[in-house]
Amino acid sequence: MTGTESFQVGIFENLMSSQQIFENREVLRHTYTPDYLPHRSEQINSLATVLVSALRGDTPSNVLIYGKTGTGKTAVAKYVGKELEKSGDLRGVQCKVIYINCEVIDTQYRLLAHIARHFDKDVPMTGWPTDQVYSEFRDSLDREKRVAIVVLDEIDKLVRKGDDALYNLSRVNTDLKKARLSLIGISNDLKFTEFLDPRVKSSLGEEELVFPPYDANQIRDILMQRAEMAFKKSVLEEMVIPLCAAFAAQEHGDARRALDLLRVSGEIAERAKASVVGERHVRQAQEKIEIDRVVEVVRTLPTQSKLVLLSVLLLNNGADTESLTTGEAYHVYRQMCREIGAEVLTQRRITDLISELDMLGILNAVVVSKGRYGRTKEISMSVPLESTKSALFEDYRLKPLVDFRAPQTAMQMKLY
DNA sequence: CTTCCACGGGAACACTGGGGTG
DNA sequence: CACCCCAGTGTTCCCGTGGAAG
Repeated sequence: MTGTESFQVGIFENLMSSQQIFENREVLRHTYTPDYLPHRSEQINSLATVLVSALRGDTPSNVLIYGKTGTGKTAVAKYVGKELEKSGDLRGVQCKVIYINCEVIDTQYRLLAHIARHFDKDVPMTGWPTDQVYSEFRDSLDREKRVAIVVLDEIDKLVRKGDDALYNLSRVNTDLKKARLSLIGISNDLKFTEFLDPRVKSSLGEEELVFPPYDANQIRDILMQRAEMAFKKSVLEEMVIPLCAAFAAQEHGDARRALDLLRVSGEIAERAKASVVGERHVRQAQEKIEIDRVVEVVRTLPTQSKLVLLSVLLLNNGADTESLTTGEAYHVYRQMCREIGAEVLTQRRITDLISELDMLGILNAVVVSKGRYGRTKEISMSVPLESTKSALFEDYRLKPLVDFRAPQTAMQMKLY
């Protein structure tokens, strides 16, 4: 009987120790904006200096913020915006900061509608002509005397589809009687203004701010600050934070990565019922994050892209060559479509899908000229094969292809 | 210099999901 | 209700082009 009893105690001990890692893990999520941003006081000051004129009732210059992912652009913009609204309230000046992520809201229509809705105008999701949305937006903004600041995060995503949106926004002030509008653009592409209408370019880039990547030491400081709040006392081995920082510094100083890494390390340690987070947990976390990312991306791919990816995968698994060409992939793709009764897209479209997969970092596609034998993309997988494969076969529409074999030689391929 | 193949830009088109109007 | 208008998205069609092997 004593044996069972000690087993019982063991259960509770385990449960207790698994509670012992986190104090508040929300602090490690990148949606969390801390009250203090280490190593960014310079940028905060510059941005505040530009925006302060809003408190005097003037129109602040438009600002463009550049910097790679995870360099604190969004955090700084949100932080300064919050502070500005606060001071505005104190002084009785109407300052409104609207944060928009252009990856989600990526067309002129949606952008204008979104802003209009912030000022309590009802604009339907779709259906109206754009000029009508524009005047709704303008009227709602101009109803009162105020300064509105629109933060356009990932503004480069907007340039492709809706650069007239930027044009209209940047000259809306000439149509306004009481209110004023200024823009803050956030981009991680330094060269995105090249594709911009020159008029927009000059008005948007009145002020420019560059966020350099963090180095390993700075990332360490950031992690320290957050870890303080996130973890219980002394559950982190000494190595953990420097290691996370080092990994993230390799990825061009991405603080977001570092925070994810730290959080996932903690979660892994917790699940393993360890009492402290150690180096091996960090290494496991590193691997897990990459696989999770790939699986998530693959899972949410449209069916056609999944088919394309699968054909590349199978050809690569055949493994007589490391890389393959678009033509080969297309043949296999066509066969598979026929097999499962899916619509067959043109090769033109498939090149686009392959490029998209390349952008997502799932494939590697390089254009090479093979002289006499023309020009093609050399494609190879750049993620773990097995996890990708199982993620693909989660889709019931691809299930019938589990036993599908790619033809190994060019001869067989010709016989389709 | 020619030749070859797919790349990739651009126009055109079809379709969707919504709104307003008579 | 039927009908047309609109933005947005995904696709096809057409075609000029790059660049090393032959």
